[in-house]
Amino acid sequence: MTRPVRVRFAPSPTGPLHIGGVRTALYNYLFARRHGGRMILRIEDTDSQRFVPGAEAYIIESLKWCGIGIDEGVEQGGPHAPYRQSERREIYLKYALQLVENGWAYYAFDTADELNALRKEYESRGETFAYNATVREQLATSLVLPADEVRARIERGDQWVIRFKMPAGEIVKMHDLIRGDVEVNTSTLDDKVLYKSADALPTYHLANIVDDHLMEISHVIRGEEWLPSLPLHCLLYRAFGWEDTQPEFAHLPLLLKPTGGGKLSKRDGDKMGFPVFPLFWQSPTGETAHGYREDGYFPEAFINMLALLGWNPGTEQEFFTMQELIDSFSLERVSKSGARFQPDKARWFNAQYMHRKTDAELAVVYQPILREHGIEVSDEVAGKAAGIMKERAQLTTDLWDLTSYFFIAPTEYEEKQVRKYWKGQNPEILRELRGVLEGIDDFSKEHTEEVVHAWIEQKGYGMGQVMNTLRLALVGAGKGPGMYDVTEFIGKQECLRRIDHLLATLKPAE
RNA sequence: GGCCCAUUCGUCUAUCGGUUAGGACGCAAGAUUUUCAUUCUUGAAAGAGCAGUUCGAUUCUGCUAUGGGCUACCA
Repeated sequence: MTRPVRVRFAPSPTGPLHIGGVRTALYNYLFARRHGGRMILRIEDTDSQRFVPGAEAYIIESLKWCGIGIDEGVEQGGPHAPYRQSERREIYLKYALQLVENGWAYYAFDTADELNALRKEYESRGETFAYNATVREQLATSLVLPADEVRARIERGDQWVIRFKMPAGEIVKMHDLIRGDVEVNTSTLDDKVLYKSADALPTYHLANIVDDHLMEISHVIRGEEWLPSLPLHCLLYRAFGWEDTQPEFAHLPLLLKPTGGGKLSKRDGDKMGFPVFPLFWQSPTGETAHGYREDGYFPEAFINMLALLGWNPGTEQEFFTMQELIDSFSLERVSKSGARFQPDKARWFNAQYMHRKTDAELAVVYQPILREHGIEVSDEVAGKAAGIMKERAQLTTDLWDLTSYFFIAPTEYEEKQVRKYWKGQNPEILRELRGVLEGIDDFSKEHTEEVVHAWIEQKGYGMGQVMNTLRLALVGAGKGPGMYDVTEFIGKQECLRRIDHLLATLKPAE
């Protein structure tokens, strides 16, 4: 019996989504599309303490920028709405209670202070406290307290939690689509809290299982950090009697820091000089973090790079459109071991996408940057400037440094170039060249090149000397594209003006 | 500490018992060049260790080592 594929991306709005989360969302999306299934976005905001305003909107905008489409979720609704767990709160208690009734869970009345004290006590003895079968009957729980006292405590308003009654000494056999069979002895597990009266909310474990069941999720594709709680989750499906519709699991390898030593975390970005977030982020407290979008990356390049971090198509293809990713994605080809994030490769991918952009496409991303610098030009002009220099750019944010002289005449001249070329007979040659240029009517780069080269040859001047002196006048530095790209772009009048400016303002060396 | 997962060039990875262990990033050299790039060519660079299974192990098994994750009334 094959069920319709339904997957979910279920982030917690405790801050901006980082690229590991984006990759998890991406793989879910690719899997859904590959199998004609549905992609669900569920917001897991069951931790009222760590909730961060704006994080949910950030997540949604990030997925949009990446082109990861959502079929059902907080924005688009769907048959299982609401998709925000805080809005489903009344659902969960019923299920927690059902578990208590069936003997799979129990009330516990320990306070946080009592538990902390216990942990300290165990620690001082060199042991680790675990809330499990060996201690649960010595604590204040509905397992040992008389029924009427349990009722009295609850009615009195004492705080309580419902804990899962983890069986002891049982081997749980699980299957993971990426890792194969995994077995765990339940004696190593503890009695996880499923529901807390303090905020009348479930914890992740309960909410997750209940919602996955209710939302008819067929495959759970999530990060490897969840693998240790898989036995609990499997046991919960069993406790609810939902084993026949239990989803299949796939635990993705982690994204590691570029330097190794741990999974990529939200702090690493600014520390190591690359973004860990898809978009720029500003927290309610004013902290900011870089994002790929604002740092000048194309979403297609970002996604292409991310898709290949932990998955490969088994061929040597390295450039993929989203559709191509969908067509070739499979969980079988997801690797098992963590992948270090490579900022260099991200830049390289972006450069490759940059080189393939048309002038019109470049104009779209470049116009806002030009406007920021006070340059108002047509899309055609913006696209042409970017197009001439795109091979030298990796990020769209590189474009301004690369093309500013197209729009702004140099007023200062790079010292190194001045020393090298603004000497000897070069100023005189430049004056001559000015005359040659002035006489050209067709200022297209091909024609200008023909005329100027013929003149250089006829005069027997050094090509490098002439061109670089001209470059000094037009660009002001030893950079830029071929000179005729510049002359054509800025036009005759501007060329002459810039040459005149150099001649008039800078004294030659010697 | 306990439990779980992993282990091929510096990095991302291919290989589903028999290969000169392939590709990509990065790096180096050369070519191109009008500056800066791009591009092209070439090169250096890997099976963690030890046992076992087998005619034959990178590939299968075990142990060791190393890396990582989890171990909250966080997800």
